[in-house]
Amino acid sequence: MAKWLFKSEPDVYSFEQLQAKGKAGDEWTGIRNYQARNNMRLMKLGELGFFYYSNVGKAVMGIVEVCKLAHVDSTADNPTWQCVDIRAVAPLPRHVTLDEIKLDAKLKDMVLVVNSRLSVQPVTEAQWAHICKLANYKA
DNA sequence: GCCAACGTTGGC
DNA sequence: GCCAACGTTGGC
Repeated sequence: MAKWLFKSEPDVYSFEQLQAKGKAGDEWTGIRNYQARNNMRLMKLGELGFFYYSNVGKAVMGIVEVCKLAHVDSTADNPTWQCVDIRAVAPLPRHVTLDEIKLDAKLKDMVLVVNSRLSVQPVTEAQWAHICKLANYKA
């Protein structure tokens, strides 16, 4: 199963907001970038992702799970834009900051570092495991 | 608040 | 189909 990373600015959509949606989760709307959309189309039910705060915070905050496959984004005026639904799984016991990620040799190839503008991106198993470890997170 | 990097648009 | 101009994102 693939791993992912979803970016959000905390004042636009916070991890707490997603947690408040409970098991039903919420539509990850507003993505207007083909690469990001294509990544969401590849997602399967039950796949996990990190929830990352961009701009303000700049840290991996929690774990999320895909709970609905890609479908037309209800906020889009054009059906080319699609999104998945995700739900919060758990907050990370310790947040992993962008600074840490950039300094860590095992994480310096993350898309987050290499292509910081991509808002929905893949994470490798090795990167996933390493960040979970840094975050003191046990699945 | 600035600006670099990237993506998109539109004229040719 | 190229590329200049423009808009947006996100780190600093």
